[in-house]
Amino acid sequence: MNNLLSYICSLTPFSEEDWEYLKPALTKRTFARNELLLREGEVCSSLFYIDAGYCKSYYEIDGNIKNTELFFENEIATNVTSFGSGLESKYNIIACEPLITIVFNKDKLFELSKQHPKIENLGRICLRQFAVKQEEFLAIFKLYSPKERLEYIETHHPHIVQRVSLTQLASFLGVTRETLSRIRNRRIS
Amino acid sequence: MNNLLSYICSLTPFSEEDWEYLKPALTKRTFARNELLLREGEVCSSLFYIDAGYCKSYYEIDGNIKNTELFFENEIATNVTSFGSGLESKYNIIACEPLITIVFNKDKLFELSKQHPKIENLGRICLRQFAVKQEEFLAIFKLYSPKERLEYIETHHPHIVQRVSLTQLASFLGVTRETLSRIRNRRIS
DNA sequence: ATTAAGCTGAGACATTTGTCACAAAATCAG
DNA sequence: CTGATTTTGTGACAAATGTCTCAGCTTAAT
Repeated sequence: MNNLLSYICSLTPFSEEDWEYLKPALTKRTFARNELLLREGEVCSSLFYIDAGYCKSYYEIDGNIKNTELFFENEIATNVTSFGSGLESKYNIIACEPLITIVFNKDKLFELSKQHPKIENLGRICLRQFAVKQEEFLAIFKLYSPKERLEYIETHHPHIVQRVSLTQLASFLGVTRETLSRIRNRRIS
Repeated sequence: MNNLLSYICSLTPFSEEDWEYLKPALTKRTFARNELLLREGEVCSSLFYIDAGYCKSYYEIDGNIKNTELFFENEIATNVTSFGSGLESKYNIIACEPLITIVFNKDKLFELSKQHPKIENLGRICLRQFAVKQEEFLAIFKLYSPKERLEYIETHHPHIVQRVSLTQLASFLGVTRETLSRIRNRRIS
């Protein structure tokens, strides 16, 4: 839980007392490799703070898998649309490595938010973090070519390139693995 | 202001009293066609509720313009990243038609949020709306080809196709206008 | 109404990407 | 360790896209 507390304190002032209030909404949960955190068709009722390992959200369309997001240590994995609206998620979230998470229970979180403004505030800040991240990645796709997207990720999020396989990275960049291979080859010569 | 009140009420329960609290943070402001709501390099300190007309955010890269988002009536235009963090915006927002907006002043909004939980709650809901919209459009880019993206917009956001020019639509879809032309031609035959 | 500016459609060509196929290398499970 | 599975690299070909150009059309401003 220590990592989570540090993470929260890096976002907003959070006292020992606030932490005690928040705790009842939290549960530690581990996932094996390839175990699902969220299945398509389910309603997302949790936020998963990633303590160790990483996971991805993906969409299955005509049998082949397209990665939509990656979540690493010190990030919150969820499907905002489903979490916020209570509608079924169109995406899956799956552990890519053995995963240790701290689960925020939605119902408890909502109840606590009503009583403790600090917790409500924390929720808003997390949401904002999420929106900022989305805006960033949306811009990458709108503004850049596949080659430029790779360069952007290498520069600004090098840990992604280091940890995920070429196939998964390609899917994340929105190209086939062959194209990603070519981009890297062109650069050498 | 009536449109805005209806909009807010459609999002969350909002009393006449809440509305009176909120009003001091609001200003009506009009923009001429091609007038900037937000300039690159400025810090975004406003939320613009679009009452009539539409605007777009764009990014200028090596002299040519790439549209990143479109904002129509009953939407909130802003740059979340800059608004939330206080950092300079990398994007411009410009009126594409004569525009009538209701401006939310950031500082006043923050003050009011501290005193009135309903207003804080409204802020969070708007933020969530924003995140949901972003997630949707990010998915379009990650999952679909240009042709499929066009079809998605035609199906789910037909007003966009009806109101913006082909050139702007192409930029929004992340392709050149020639490509968009070809996609439409292919479909006829 | 007139002029200027911007928008659209189309063709030619180069480049990029997707698809399919196969072999080599790396990884995983027993 | 070993066999099976997955991942990666490569080539050939087709399809899609970008770039450049020009001409006709629409729109905007005066």
